[in-house]
Amino acid sequence: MPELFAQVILPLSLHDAYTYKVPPLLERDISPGKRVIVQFGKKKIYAALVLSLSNNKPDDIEVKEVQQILDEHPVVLPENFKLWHWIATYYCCTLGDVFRAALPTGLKLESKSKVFLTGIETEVKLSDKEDLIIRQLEQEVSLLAELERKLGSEFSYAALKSLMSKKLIYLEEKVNAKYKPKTETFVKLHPEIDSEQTLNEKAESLKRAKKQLKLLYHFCSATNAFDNNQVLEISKKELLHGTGFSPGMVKELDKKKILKEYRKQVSRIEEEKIDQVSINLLNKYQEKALAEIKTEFASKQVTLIHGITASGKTEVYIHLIDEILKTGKQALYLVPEIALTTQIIHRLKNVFGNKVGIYHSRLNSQERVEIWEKTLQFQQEPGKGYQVVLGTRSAVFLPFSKLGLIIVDEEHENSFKQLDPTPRYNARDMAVILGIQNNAKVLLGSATPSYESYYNALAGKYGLVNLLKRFSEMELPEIIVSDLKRAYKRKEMRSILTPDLYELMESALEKNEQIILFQNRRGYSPYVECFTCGHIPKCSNCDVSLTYHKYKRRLSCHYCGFSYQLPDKCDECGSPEIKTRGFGTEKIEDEIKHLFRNARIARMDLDTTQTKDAFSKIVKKLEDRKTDILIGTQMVTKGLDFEHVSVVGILNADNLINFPDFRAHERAYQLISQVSGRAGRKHKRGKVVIQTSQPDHPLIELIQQQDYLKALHIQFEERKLFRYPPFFRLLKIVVKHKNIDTVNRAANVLATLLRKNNKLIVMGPEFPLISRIQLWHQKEIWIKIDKSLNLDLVKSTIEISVKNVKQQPSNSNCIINIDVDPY
DNA sequence: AGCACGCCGACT
DNA sequence: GTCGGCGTGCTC
Repeated sequence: MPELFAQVILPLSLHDAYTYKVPPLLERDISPGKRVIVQFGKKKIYAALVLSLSNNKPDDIEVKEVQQILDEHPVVLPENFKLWHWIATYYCCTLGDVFRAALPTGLKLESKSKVFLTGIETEVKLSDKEDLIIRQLEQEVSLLAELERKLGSEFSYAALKSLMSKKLIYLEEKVNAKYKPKTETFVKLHPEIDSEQTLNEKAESLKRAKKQLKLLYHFCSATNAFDNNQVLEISKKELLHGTGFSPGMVKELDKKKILKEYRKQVSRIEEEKIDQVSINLLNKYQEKALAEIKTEFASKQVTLIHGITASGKTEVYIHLIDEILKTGKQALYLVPEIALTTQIIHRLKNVFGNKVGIYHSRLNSQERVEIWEKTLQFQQEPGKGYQVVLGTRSAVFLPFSKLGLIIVDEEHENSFKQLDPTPRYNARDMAVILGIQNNAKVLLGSATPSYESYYNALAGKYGLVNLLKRFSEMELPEIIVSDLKRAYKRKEMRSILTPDLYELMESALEKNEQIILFQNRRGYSPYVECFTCGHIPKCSNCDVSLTYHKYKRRLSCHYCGFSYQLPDKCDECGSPEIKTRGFGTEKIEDEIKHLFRNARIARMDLDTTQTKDAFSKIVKKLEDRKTDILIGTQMVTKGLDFEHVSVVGILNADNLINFPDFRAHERAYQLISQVSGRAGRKHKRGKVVIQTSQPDHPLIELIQQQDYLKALHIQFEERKLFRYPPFFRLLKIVVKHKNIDTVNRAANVLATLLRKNNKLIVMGPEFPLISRIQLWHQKEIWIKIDKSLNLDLVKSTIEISVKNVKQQPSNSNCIINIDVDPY
């Protein structure tokens, strides 16, 4: 028998797979996709993932052995690795990085060093530091990291080593499994009771224990024992719930061999009892769109559906999913943020029942493992596993075996893009690749498609379907542009509201209609300023002014979390007059409360939605019409459908339009039309007021006309001229270091090196808008890449340059990140 | 990402 | 003369 070797991926940022020998005992059970325990380096132990097996012994390398196989079945299917490889090359990262991003934490293991006392006494005099370690260990601290933390500067590795050589302590690596299946106590009839007769006999014996007899009757009626000749079980919790029987009584019956208690593995995912409803019929426009999508799919792998808000896209998706499920294949439904889609979750569960899994970042790691495993299970037992998964961006990594359809809803949303850490992937783009690799159809949907996707549709690469009719005779809202400058000059402003918006709000409130106000800033005011000397408090770690939060009376940094009490006097000149500047949602709430004293007002931003249910509570209140005016940031723009909102106000469109970014116009258009979509109810046209000091800005005009295509074509001309996507590819390099001179030097060296490739258009290095975050200075280099160039080749030359710069001793501690297709 | 090895300055 | 700082490079 030739020897067997396994190539494994370690959960570390390493470029190559590492080879381990498979001991003969494990040869039978090992296979690609299973996790194995291996030692890496002197002592660290990891759960690595088997990528492949071979009989080739690597030359010149001493290989270690696989210690243990963790899984009975592969946790990653060999076909899933195709996507992993694509990510690693496309996004310039290692397979280890992909491994870390893909697997839920519960399936990743790492060893921790534990320190133990040997208990041997010694005569030798110990140093102070050694003594401190011993004394700390006597108090039961045994994790090495914990020991280091507790002792702080008093800790030294030398002392630790010396203690080890004196045989007073020893180290051990412990891997703790993060995922433990959850169990519950269940109760069934004792196996000796195999007929109604024996049951009656047993019941007879309980004559003197009336209460126990009652419990037995209760058990029988709860489980329908012997009704259909099945041995039935019930969870102890459920059996006793609301009965007044005590757990001890079940134990008593267990002792008497009448009932039997046992532990059983249960799911952590709440299995709701769902009343399954049949699928909704489509209206004629939806029907037409569905037919067109199918026609496009016949010749195209990917199709874009441009469907305006409230056009009923979701129902079209559901019909498509339904059809794919009937062919026995799986469907993946990607959404930008799960919190915003409770309506979709309910709809899917109603139609598809427990075939549906939900996967997102708010699940704890145990729950995530269960979703992972049930997705996997579909391959073995289609009846038990998930056939449909609704999830956020990380759901593209789930181990699908028979993917037939991928839907990316709100495909223009930037939350599909992972910013940090690497891999900085875009789940929408990955969905397209995943679809191609598995021959699954991909449907991208949006009311305001990203310009990249629309470009692909126009170029014929993607199919295109329009759904531009609103559901149930709803009209597009009327958009009113309101001139902030003029209103200020004429002194017509009512606090932060122009007369236009104020009057509309007033009349809406009179008619008991709801209002949404949008402002892109949270907190009370984005900065405060000393009235006397003009000093503006800044974050000491980041290059930003501190936002004032009134309810906490604190100044805080939105980038690093640094915060402190608002001072009474200016830090610079001691003047007591500190003025708040600008408006955040918190201040707007205050102002609106004063203007509309009888209105019920709610605020929705990061600060008011931090607790688990806060978000849905705010939504519920609005749905139940217990809120008249909702003030919010970005959050209010997405996925919320309210019937009684008749007025939407955008308090300041200027900071959207003037954002220094090539996508600013695209994004402003998207954002404003998304918020606008919240306005309008059956048979009544909603009104949107855009407050701006640049009412003549061409973009404002396009938004008012609600002409998506015209806006797109104007932007296309600019993007072509300035060589931006979708005409060129973009790649961003960020150089970071705590020392500003080092950043400057390294970034300049890198830019010079990159410019040697005269096919690349290298911009910068330049400081980004926020040039320092958490004490790290940063500079960016943007590279525009002609689409005709070989992308893999370009990327590898860029990677080589980056490596080169990193290796220069003077830049050694620089962090250099590559971001492909940045946002 | 660790962790060891190796080369330089502050101390008994 | 040593201890301990951190910079460099390897880990199957």
